[in-house]
Amino acid sequence: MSQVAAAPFSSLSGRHFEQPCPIRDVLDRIGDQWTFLVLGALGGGTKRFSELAREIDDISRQMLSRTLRRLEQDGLVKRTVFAQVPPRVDYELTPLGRSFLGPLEALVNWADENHGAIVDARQHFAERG
Amino acid sequence: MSQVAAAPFSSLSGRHFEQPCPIRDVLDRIGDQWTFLVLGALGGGTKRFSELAREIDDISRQMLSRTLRRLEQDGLVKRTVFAQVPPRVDYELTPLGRSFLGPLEALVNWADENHGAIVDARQHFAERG
DNA sequence: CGGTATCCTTATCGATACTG
DNA sequence: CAGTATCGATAAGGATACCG
Repeated sequence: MSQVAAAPFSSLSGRHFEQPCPIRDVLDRIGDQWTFLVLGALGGGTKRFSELAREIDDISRQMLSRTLRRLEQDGLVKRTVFAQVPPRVDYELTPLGRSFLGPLEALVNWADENHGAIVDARQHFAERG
Repeated sequence: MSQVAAAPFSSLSGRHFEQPCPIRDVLDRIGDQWTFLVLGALGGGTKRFSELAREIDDISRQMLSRTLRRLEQDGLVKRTVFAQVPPRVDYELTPLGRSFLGPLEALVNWADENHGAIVDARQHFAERG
């Protein structure tokens, strides 16, 4: 029997499909600097625009707006506008969005546990040239 | 005490630290188009440069080279050069790299399971404007 | 308060050509 | 085979100003 360990992607090829394999499409979205952080923030519950801006701190309003809009389009975030003055807009995860919190936390936990090792590896690599 | 639901990130703020929180540093690396795919490919076992290029298919040699170099620096990938003609170079995951396969597969599985829902959501959003 | 429009700078990435 | 160097196109992202 051949003991070829299967890669986690059935196919990594992107050239031969109009719609790339799911992981590529998803990576296109969460691969930017902010999407992951916004989803993580919303994992803590419904938040207003300004609350998100304050929590993520160094995100520009421009990018926060774009990121939220895209997440809304993808069905991960629900946007609710209240007819008030001053305006109030709430953002919350949809069920689809909440289902993403599992993989997200797996990655966050890995980062917390292994960040030190990565920093060490970089240091080690730099010292040897 | 207040019952604020904790976000998965202790702090999302990037402004106040020289070294950002671990998840930011990790996202900086895997956030590009290729790192995740290369790690996934190497999850299938040790591979040569040209094998990786063939498997990922639409990656340029330039980007494959850069991605591998960075993963090597971060201690996720081990590079082995054989003194042969023609040259042979093997790439394999280190224990640190293999430990990343868990979070990676969690994300890949989520993408496989929910990609359809995302596509539907986009379609739905586009139809309504 | 919650955005959007515009401009501009920078970083990313691909193509190509070349090397050991 | 396994890269690296150089160049150029493109897009991501930040700053700013303005609007409902």
